Amino acid sequence: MAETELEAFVNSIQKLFPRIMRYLEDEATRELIGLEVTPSQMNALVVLYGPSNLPMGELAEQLGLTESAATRLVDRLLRMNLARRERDEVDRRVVRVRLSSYGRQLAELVFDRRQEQFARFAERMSADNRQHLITGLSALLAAFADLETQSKEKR
Amino acid sequence: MAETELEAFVNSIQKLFPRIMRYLEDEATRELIGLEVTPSQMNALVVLYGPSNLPMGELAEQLGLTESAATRLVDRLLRMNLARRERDEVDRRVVRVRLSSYGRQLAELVFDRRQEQFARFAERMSADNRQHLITGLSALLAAFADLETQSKEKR
DNA sequence: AAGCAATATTTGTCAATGTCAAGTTTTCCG
DNA sequence: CGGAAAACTTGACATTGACAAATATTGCTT
Repeated sequence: MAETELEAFVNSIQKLFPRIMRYLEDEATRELIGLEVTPSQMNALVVLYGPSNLPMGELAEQLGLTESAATRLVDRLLRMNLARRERDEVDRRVVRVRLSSYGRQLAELVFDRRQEQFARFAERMSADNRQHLITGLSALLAAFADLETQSKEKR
Repeated sequence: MAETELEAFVNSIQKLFPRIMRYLEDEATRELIGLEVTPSQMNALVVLYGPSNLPMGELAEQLGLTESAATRLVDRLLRMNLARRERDEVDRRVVRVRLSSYGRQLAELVFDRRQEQFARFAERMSADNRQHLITGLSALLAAFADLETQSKEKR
């Protein structure tokens, strides 16, 4: 039975992705060495970095957590002086979270490490392959987006 | 300040990967819907699927866990009838883990779901882009391998 | 062959992560 | 005004994982 191009693709991708994800996850752990922060905590810092402050609900949403989990996470960020809670003055039900300057510094440090790490393997690829990778990943992301809009339409 | 091709690549890749990882992780959770298994438990099933049985040490190694964490994980697999422990008769210090037939079935079910899922987005990409993706990811993996051997040489 | 270091695994203890259900406070609508 | 809805927090609980100490076997050395 001859393997179609599409089947071959699915097989290759199924071998490649787990290894790449594994490497990147290990790298994400490594980039936190020496900082007293767990990966989830760093995820939160990264989400909080851009906006000046964020309601709990949005934070949970962006982290893919329940609001309850987000609450405990922020509890710890607070205890570690990485963030502050603020009561929204307009709608007093909502609690907004803002990075402390220390939290901001930590996030920036990790951004720098990440940049270096990405540059390190980028240098080891040919310019052609870099272009292939960007093109392929963009197309993949587009396929994901396509799938998501389609599954939303069904509702 | 003009951006070099390499800098542009690093920037793009830093935007693309988090989104793709996020999607794939969500998908990995989704593929377990209805099965009473957590992601880590499924990881263990997948590792145990190939070999007939595996010493605890190797299992821990392949999962990237401490042996102690592996022990508790296997405890739960046992309780759920997904695997069995066997004492190695040659070296009686080592404990080997083997999938139960139920565990094997579960793993196969997830393999099928994964295959379908990968096929679903593969269909939404052009053949050209599929080829770019494979080429790019392979080169990326080679760069990772290159980095790893180099850091080992330093020791 | 006895003794002791090394190996493989388990157990104890602890913190973080996350879920669901129930409770609190504030807002909004009829 | 009164009650449903919204935004969070809290309580109770299971899983995950780490590190250090304990246990059981093996294998080397004298």
